[in-house]
Amino acid sequence: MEPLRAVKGMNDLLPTEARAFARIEAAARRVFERHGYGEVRTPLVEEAALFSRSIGEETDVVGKEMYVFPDRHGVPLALRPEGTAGAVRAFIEHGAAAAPIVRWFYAGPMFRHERPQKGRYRQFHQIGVELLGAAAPEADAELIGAAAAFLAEIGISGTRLLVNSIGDDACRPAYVDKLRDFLHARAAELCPDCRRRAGTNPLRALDCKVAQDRVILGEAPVPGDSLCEPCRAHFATLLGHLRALGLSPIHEPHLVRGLDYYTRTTFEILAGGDLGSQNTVAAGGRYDKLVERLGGPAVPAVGFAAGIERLVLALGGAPAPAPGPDLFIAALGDAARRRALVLAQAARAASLRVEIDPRSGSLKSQMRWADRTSAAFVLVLGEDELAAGRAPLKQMGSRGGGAPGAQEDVALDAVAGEVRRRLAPGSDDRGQPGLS
RNA sequence: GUGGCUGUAGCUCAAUGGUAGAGCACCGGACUGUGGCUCCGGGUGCUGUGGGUUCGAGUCCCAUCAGCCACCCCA
Repeated sequence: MEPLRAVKGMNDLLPTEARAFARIEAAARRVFERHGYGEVRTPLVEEAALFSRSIGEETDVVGKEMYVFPDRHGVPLALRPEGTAGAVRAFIEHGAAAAPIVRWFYAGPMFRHERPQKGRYRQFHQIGVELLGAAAPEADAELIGAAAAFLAEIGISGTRLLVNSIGDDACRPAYVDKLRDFLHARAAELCPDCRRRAGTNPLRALDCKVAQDRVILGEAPVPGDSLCEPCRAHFATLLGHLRALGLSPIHEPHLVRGLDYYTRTTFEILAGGDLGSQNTVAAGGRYDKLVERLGGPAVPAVGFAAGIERLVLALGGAPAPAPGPDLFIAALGDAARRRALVLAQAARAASLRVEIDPRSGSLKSQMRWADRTSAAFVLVLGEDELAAGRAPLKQMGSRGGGAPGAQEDVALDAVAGEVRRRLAPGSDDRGQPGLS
């Protein structure tokens, strides 16, 4: 019979990789809580209408990538393709919109039915941050600063911050008309994708990757030239704030967003290295009309999301596995094996990481396993040791005070203390920052 | 959705159309109860699947599935 396989584009995270994810999420908690953001956990499943109303019916995310299925009453439900829509729904539903300012972050799986490729899967994981209730550029600056601090915290350096403004309801429609006219006028010279975009999503044409198109689009009108005065002032102030924060913003006039709900500020943070087209590690922008659009009050907001898979890629190299046990108990004979269980339980109660080999193997095979797991110390327990109440404690590697291979008899009822004492001064390698 | 590449042991990969192999890993022994280093022994396989060509297919052809990479889109 064919063995069952994971669904295409949905991956298992085995312990080492899961640990890398967990450390990134832990860093996110530290940094965002430091900025005053609280974690929210919203459902993975929402009514499909939530996403078509917020992200936009015509976007690829809603139009062809969303997992949609009817529930038992025929109501179309969807696996969430991104986090902002659900967060805003929760914000409205729980009356949080009554508070002047709400700072939320979230981390979890998102789903898009796309063709998988490097760093991009059908179930992927995002960390997102939303600051609701503030229209001023200080909010944009704080949020972008939080994003930069988060990337620095997990060890991604050499990033570039690209920012742009795509205007608001007052100035963007007229700009989009101008751009569409330009694209139609030059349609014959553009790639098929851009000819299509002229009708569906003109802004997306601006960051087309085809070389010839880039030349032509260099002559296209950019949003920055058509901003109304309030948008222009907002953007100018934001640039000043970002410079004051030392974030070296690069104004990228062609930077746009694919989702309909963005207004004014858009930004991306790019990682260095050769991640190719996957080098955007965080991206976001302002969405002043979304809350209203979803039935809430007129609350301006700004947010961003980062893809954890891409962060792991950007960090490069193999993630560090978990550290080995502090103590490994090798036991020979039934009585010793039972005593090993009891000793292990006691040592764990004293907060040590303790393992035994639950197979009944030779001492050699148990020692080999202890070595494999990178145990710091091994206690060798046999009939004689049980009788004497003392057993040899052997140091395996460099963790611990003595030389590798050194061993010394210790009292069985003092094992945990002996191990702890030897590991105590600065030799504990757990909790190191960094991932690789 | 479009295009390209690749499918052989747990992993990385060999094998001119002629008996499926190596390294690593794993298990055992040398060393009755002490890991790593060394040596000796052990192959753990529906060659992705289904057809076809052939005396004979891992190898050639077709189809299919899967994985990877890129495009579209996006974090």
